[in-house]
Amino acid sequence: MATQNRRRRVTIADVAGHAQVSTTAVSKVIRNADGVSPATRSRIQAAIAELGYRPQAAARGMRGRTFTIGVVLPHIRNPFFADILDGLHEHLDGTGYQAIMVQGGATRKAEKAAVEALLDRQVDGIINVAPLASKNRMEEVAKERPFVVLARHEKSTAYDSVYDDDQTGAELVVEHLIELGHRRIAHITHQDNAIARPADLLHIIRAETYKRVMREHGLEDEIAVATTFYSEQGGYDGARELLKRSPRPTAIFAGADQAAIGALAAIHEAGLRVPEDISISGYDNTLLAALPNINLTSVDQDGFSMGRVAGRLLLERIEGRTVAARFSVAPKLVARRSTAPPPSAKT
Amino acid sequence: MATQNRRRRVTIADVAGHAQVSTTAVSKVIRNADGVSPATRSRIQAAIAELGYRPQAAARGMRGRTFTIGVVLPHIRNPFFADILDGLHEHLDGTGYQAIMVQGGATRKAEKAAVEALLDRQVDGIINVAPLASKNRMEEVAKERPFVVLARHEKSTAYDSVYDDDQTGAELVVEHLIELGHRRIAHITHQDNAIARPADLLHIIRAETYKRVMREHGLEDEIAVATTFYSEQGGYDGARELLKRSPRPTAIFAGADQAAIGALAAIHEAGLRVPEDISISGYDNTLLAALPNINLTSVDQDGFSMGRVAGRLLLERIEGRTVAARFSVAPKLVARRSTAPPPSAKT
DNA sequence: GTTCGATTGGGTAACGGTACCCATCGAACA
DNA sequence: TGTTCGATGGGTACCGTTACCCAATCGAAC
Repeated sequence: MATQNRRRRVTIADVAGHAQVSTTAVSKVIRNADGVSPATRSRIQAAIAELGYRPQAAARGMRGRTFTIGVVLPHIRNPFFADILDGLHEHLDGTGYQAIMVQGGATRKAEKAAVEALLDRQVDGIINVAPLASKNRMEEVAKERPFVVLARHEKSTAYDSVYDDDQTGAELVVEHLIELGHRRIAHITHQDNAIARPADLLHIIRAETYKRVMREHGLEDEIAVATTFYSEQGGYDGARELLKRSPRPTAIFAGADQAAIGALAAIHEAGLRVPEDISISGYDNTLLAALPNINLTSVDQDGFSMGRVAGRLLLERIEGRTVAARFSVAPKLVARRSTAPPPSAKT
Repeated sequence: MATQNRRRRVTIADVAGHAQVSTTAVSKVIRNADGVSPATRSRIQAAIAELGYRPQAAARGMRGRTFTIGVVLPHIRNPFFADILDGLHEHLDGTGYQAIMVQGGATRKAEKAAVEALLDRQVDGIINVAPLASKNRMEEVAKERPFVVLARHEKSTAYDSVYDDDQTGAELVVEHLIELGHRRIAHITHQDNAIARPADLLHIIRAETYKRVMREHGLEDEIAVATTFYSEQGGYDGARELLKRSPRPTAIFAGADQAAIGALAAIHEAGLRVPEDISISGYDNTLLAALPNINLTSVDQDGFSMGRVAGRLLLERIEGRTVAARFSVAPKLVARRSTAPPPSAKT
């Protein structure tokens, strides 16, 4: 009912007729398979160009590949994901593969539905960015389709992993603050709704590392964590909560730049100055962090490379690699003006 | 070669066998078509649940629908797009349709490839957000598949449009600044690379309206436009360019919040205060604008509604509507502390 | 008791590609 | 000269689902 008189698409048979060859020959040409002479090949290519033929992915998918790779993102609000996608697109460019994205949402259930939507659409492989799913679940998916996981730390033989070394990153931040002389360092972390949370979710690693480094420096009594969200609003709420403490922290390590931005707003609203009254650090080194009026100390984790590598690993798996690969990028502390020594000996 | 021993998917035939019916009957159930008794229907549904059957979109696409709608976004860096997607997802939820997104990029060529990628993947319809394509081109696409365009103003009988009334929005900003007493009001606009730029691109409308309102108030001599990009970097560069002028503007209207954020950075770097020395306004009313330390006057354009309506219009078209629909949301000025009267009588 | 229409269910040919296998042919080799 | 072999090209059976049409059944109406 939907289709009125939309004109019929050009098919492989039309091309074959036009070039006076079989559909098999045309198929070989578009797949870049061999078994066609250069002369025939170029005749077919001419016909393809002339008729404006483009293969239909759905039909290809029923026997072979769709040349489509699926990307699951929790949402698109985090600019860090944009870096990842840019890297991915760079790698895919010229390979004939097309990336399609779906929103995974904030719950495991929604994420599962998103992954299934991709499986049902016959993608050749899936890249899952910062998934909430359990390792078991991911291994199930990996059994069905090549699978690459970003920003999770588990070791699995079933899928590939690309991640930032969040332990090192969090260490860098906390040690930076300690070196500056801070003792009352607080942390803003992310709340996920998973019942049995995999310990390898990045926000958990950042939070645990924060606690560990505090303990290692004899600061276990100063540990203070606000559990909100990695978002502007979450950072705002988290910082307000932390600022109510007495004595209040002299530094806040927000687990993500977006939360740090929100924290800056709360601090500003409270009439405090950054960094004179309180230091603040983010994580991700997004574009915003570098702006002179924000000037946020952060951790750079090269999302571009992560996206590029994820693309490479996935294509390798699609081509047949079965042994698991892992790739981690080294985080770098980018100290800016939002962190400084604490106000000298005050409450 | 790619597929090792991935286990075979459950197909409609498996379900039919398990429920002792024909594949036709199963097909009817999953399509919610009639021609099956309630008893048979529930027996089939039980079999589907037991076997964990999910229809394969590729196969469905060869005869009927894929229950997939494609969304083309220029990129995912603009948080305003996230609002649109949230609205879209809200409308799609429970309809059985799945949205997939592809990146349209910054050039017409890339955007065309993205749209074709969706057509080749047999989506049931396409939503194109802020396209660069010509009206002609879009009408071609609309001939092939239901098509809804966001954030473009042309009237077409071939596709539906959902847009913010950018004329009104830009008027609101410029008149707000004029009422405050500003005369030297500058504008930061977006550079696209199109040769023959459709006049209905939103950034062109905002820029043209700015000029018109300036003229209407006898301020044609004060018109000053920096053509960079709707991005943090673009706003930064644009503001630096504008600040070099002598006398410098007392207000800057950035065509998008992201650019306004960058402009704030440049102003801060120049040692100027907002709004005492210079007023600044954005457009889009993103989350950042509302943060107390940014506090940016902006224009709210309800992306959530736009996404919701776009989804509704597209599904209506898929269901068979052929007469074009248009929907515009009314922008609202949100005055915050980044705009104030100009510094009194100075150079 | 026959006819009729509505309801339920199934058979089957597509849809547009690809995988697999076979036929042909000329050249190289024994 | 006959055989083998690689290169080229084609025939055809699928892949999983739906559209279309037909068959069987059954109750109601005549």
